[in-house]
This record gives sequence, C-alpha cells and structure tokens, in this order.
Amino acid sequence: MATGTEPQTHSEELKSSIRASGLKVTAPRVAVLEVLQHAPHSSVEQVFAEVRKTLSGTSAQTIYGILASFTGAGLVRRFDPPDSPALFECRVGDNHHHLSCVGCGLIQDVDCVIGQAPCLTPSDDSGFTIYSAEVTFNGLCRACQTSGLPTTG
Amino acid sequence: MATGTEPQTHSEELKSSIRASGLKVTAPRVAVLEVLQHAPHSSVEQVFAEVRKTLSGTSAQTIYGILASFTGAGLVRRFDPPDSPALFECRVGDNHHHLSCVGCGLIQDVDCVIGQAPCLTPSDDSGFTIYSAEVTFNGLCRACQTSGLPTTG
DNA sequence: TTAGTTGCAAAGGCTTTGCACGCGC
DNA sequence: GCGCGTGCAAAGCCTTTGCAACTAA
Repeated sequence: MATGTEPQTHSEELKSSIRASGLKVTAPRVAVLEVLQHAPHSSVEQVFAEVRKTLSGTSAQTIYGILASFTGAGLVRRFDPPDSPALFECRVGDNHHHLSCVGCGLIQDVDCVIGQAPCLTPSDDSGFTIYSAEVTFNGLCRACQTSGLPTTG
Repeated sequence: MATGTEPQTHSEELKSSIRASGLKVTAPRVAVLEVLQHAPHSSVEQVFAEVRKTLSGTSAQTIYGILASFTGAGLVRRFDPPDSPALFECRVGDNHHHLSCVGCGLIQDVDCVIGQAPCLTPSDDSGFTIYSAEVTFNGLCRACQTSGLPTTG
C-alpha cells in the first residue's frame, strides 16, 4: 500500500463474491460483508452500527435488505437464537457449527464433527432432499461454569 | 366418558410432569401440554387457538408465560425458524431432530442419527460443557421437489 | 439507458411488561 | 393463608413494506 493504489485489495474479493451471486456491487453491500468477515455472529444492529462508521448515510432498512439478499444468495447464513434478534455470519464455505452457551448466550464456532457438508444424514429423510445440516450444541461455556451458574433451577 | 369420572386420565400424567418440574398445576398449563402432545411444532398462535377451545377465558399472554416456564423447566423445546414465529414442541425425552423444508417451511421430526443424547460431540468444545445437540437438516420436502421449486434463483 | 438498490417514513406482527384478582398448595 | 399464576391492557422491539431518486452495469 505504498502508493495508495491498493488500499482495499481485499474488497475486490468481496466484490467478486457479490457479483458471483448475481447481485450488484454497492458500497453498503461491500461494507456489510466486511463487517461480517471481521465480526461473525453479528446482529442487524451490530452490522448497522459498523457500516455507519464508514457509510454514515446508510439506513437500517438497507441493512435488512442486504442481509436478506445475501442470505438468499448463500453469501451469509442466518442464525436465530431464542430470546435474541437474528444473527448473521459470513458463509465462508466450510461446514462449521455452533456452540451456544445457555448461561450467557455466547455463540462460538466449531468445526464440523465429521468434516464434510452435509456432514450428517438423517436416519429417515422422509423423502427430503437434504442440502445442509446445521448443528447447535447447547451447553455452558467455561466462564459460566466457573461463575457457578445454577443448573437445576 | 360415560360417568364423567375419568374423562381426562391422561391429564394426570401431564399434571405429574408439571409438578415434577416444580411448577403449579393449572388448567391452562395442562391444556398447553395437551395441545403440544397432539400437535408438535405448534406456534404460540396455534397453541392459543387450541387452548381456547377448552378454556375460552385464556389470554395470549398466559400462553406466552406458560411456554416460557415450560421451556425453562425443560418440559417443552423451543424452535426458532427463520422468517416465522417461534415453534414449540413437547420434549418427550428422546433426542429427535428436525427436517426443515426451505420451500414450504414444513418441519418434520427425525430420529437422532446416532441414537443417544447428546448424540454428537464437537471436534473442539472450547471448554464448553455440552448438554445437548440440536440438528436441523435443511432441504426440500417431497411435495416441493415434485412441484419443481426453482433451486437456483 | 435500464433495472436493481438505496433512503425516508410508516405500519405491522410478535413478544414482553405491570398490576390486581383468583386459584393451587 | 401465602404465593404463584392468570387475566386485562398497553407498550416495546424487531422487521417488513411502499415509493421516489440514485447508481451500477
């Protein structure tokens, strides 16, 4: 970045991803994708706040629209935890899953148990054609274990 | 129900379950549990409508409260599909998972792939103590395959 | 130029909260 | 009798929708 010619080379990759999904490349879209890459498991509010640091004129509705488009295009994955607004994460292509702490709500990624996508096959698919399998492990994170959260009541 | 003495023997089981969870037994609670046993994957609206058939004076807020209590007590499991209100199902104790149709939103139960709970172990638990693993298979149900839903755009 | 996308504003639905009465224990 | 649970009413939040102007391709 000596000459300032390529201050955002990384953005080119993102733009290519957007184009490859058949979507037009716009500043807010690139920004949303960047935020998601740097901060996985972001809520709409989080993405909105981050994008506005760069593009102050962006509206929340635009963020909703972009995330919906990206989710439909497969660029991002939506995650709906109970008692919380939806989270979004960059779909990097691998098949990772989630550890969800019932104590503090922390979401953490884990590699797929088996390693391929879909990594699981239902015992009876009932005629379904399976595209993907998402696994959520519910448990208690290390911090919540240490703090002695009550587990029985 | 000839004498009216035991028109709801089955309810006794439900009451026991409620009591066992440390909750008080009330008519709406028994009704909610009955609805959930007969109609898995019910939304709040669905449960509300069914309960009112028996207990016309029940309010929606009561249903929300009951479902929240039951979820906390482990009697029912909450399921948050994207773009839809939360679903609830009776937690019968086994470790079944879900087939979710991306075409029509149909949710169907499947037995656990492996058969034990938790039936999966993450490759790296990051210090988490895992209580349970929930698996959602995303795919296309037989009806949506037949109707030729577009899969590429 | 053409079509998709953004921005502004408002509405809608789902869910939660506060308080008093009633019922289960 | 005590305390939890229920009912009534309202507010809150997250999310979606409609229309005009702008930008990417």
